[in-house]
Amino acid sequence: MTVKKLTIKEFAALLGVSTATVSRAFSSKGRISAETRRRIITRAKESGYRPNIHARNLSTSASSAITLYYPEFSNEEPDYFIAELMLGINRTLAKYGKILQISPFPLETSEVILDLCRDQILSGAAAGIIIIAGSKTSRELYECAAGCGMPEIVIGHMREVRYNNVWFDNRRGAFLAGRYFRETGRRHPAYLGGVLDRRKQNGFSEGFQLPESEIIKAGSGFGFRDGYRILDIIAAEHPETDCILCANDVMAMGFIAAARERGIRIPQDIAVIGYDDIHPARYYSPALSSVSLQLTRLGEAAALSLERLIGGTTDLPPELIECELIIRESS
Amino acid sequence: MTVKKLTIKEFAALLGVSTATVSRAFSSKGRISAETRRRIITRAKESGYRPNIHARNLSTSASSAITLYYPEFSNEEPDYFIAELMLGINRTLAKYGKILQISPFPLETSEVILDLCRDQILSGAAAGIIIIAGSKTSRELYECAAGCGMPEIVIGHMREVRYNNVWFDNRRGAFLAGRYFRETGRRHPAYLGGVLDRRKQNGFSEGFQLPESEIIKAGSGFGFRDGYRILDIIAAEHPETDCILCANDVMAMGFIAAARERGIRIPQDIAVIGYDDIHPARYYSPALSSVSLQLTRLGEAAALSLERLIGGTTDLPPELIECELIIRESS
DNA sequence: TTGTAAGCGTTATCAT
DNA sequence: ATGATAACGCTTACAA
Repeated sequence: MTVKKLTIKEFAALLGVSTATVSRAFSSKGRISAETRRRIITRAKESGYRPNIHARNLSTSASSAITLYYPEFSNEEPDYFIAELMLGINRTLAKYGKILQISPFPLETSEVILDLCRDQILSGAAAGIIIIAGSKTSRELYECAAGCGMPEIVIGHMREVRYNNVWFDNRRGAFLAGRYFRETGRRHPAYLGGVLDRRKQNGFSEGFQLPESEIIKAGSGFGFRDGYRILDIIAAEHPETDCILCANDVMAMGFIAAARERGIRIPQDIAVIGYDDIHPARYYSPALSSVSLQLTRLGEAAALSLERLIGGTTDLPPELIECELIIRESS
Repeated sequence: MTVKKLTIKEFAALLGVSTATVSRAFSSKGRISAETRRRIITRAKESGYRPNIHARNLSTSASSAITLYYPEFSNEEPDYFIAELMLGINRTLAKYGKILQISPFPLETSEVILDLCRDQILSGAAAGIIIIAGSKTSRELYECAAGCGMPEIVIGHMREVRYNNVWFDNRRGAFLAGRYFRETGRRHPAYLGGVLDRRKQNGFSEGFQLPESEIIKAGSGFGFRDGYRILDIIAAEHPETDCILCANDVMAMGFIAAARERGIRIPQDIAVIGYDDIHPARYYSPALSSVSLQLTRLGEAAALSLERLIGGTTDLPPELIECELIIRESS
């Protein structure tokens, strides 16, 4: 029972005005009398007329959508990092009447999927895009968008990206954690993360004042389960470990859950610090110490910058959102 | 440095073919020789030509976007219920080459915002929409979409919606929790939730075999903090309480965190059961018992049904995703 | 199998 | 302030 929708032509005829006038009533820029506009808007509500957005987009070659591209570390668990970010992005976009599209891509992106993403970008569906840095695909998408002049903001650190970048300093964050462990008397550090993040490891080792080679590394993913599983490895191969920095909070929670089952006390036996400081961290038991990235603020900053770019600003200087070590009970 | 993009006309001229042929090469339905298609696609990649999606949408009056409308219970914390759902929706939409748009609306929706959502729907930006039931606005959006023939799927229970509905039985879920509490010797139940959900309360009371009036109700939100705060009220006004069903897992976690600080033992002093069974539940400490709604499966089912609707099917019978009580350590 | 040309529903330019 | 009309870039009969 699809209802035939009114076109601007039909609607204009109905009111006895021209299509141009109707268009002006909706576009809020053209010169039109307040009286006429009011009348048109009122009648539009009654008759259910709304400008067709595709026609408008085509005509103005604009769009009211923003696309967020992010690597999907797991297709079983939601990504809480992204969830916090989206909160900030959405909050900001709403102010500009924009809508958020989300486009996760698998970590191991096939050429086919990459092409699909490129198609999306090149087809001009979005007014701008936000890309989460940290995978090869991110970089490819960045270049695709750059190549066709699509406004884009990168969140996180991407090599050679000098502008339009909102970032956090992982080196610094991990440094803070390392220094804290050292200062609180820990001696046998480990780093848990699915992928080697040189900046985190580098900062961690520097904060701990220990060569990188002496810091245990383990892990093969970024989810709860990955953190949970790692305990076995640590217990078997590095039983002396007394403090652990995790690549994210979720892994830390998984790790702690496993430790609890084994009777390993947190923080007495092993001190744990997570990363990102997602909301559940403070309500965890023990309340999770974490490096706060202020993700929601980060999302807001990214959306705001993108909006500027779309508005015509060019080459926004990179914006650093300071990270902060939040000590709770787990360390 | 916006790069001038090729139009189909220019591109066709470049190859010495007609625009129709180019169009057919991309649309994968029209009659065209495999050879020609291959050539066109290859050259398109090289020259960076991609069909303009707005023009295509206008011409076919289709769209490759799906919009998810959901009430935003908090603008400070991410909504984990939605996050799990989105995982399933996205996973399914990806198979159909569709992209997900998200459009949260405030719980207390102003007429202005409601109109904005209606505009979105009426403008035909999306090929279909998914609406999370449970607020007045959900209902209004449902009616708006129904009125203009926009394919839509409702997730959850909405009065008088007989078709195109994917739902879970809150009455049953709460019943299971109530019965479990009763059977495990609890005698003083409470229900924690920001809004009175009659079905949950009803089921809970029935499962517990106690009149609704004798079940304590408390709460004023759905976030961690709300759960956290409620402990004070329970402790002060209903100290005899020995078991609690929470409206969602996040509240349960907040509540447990507060209990821990007070030295109240979970589950010995108070048994707690959450609702939704989001991923963190099993890694919480104590591992959280919860009513599983199988949210990711629910999301998949919704997206799949919507895809059918868009394909032309009408009046899909409602689909019930069974809920299940998962007992872990907190009860 | 391929080409021609008429839409698709707006907005924007130019008149009036 | 309003009207007529040419884009906007694609798809799809219809012709060849």
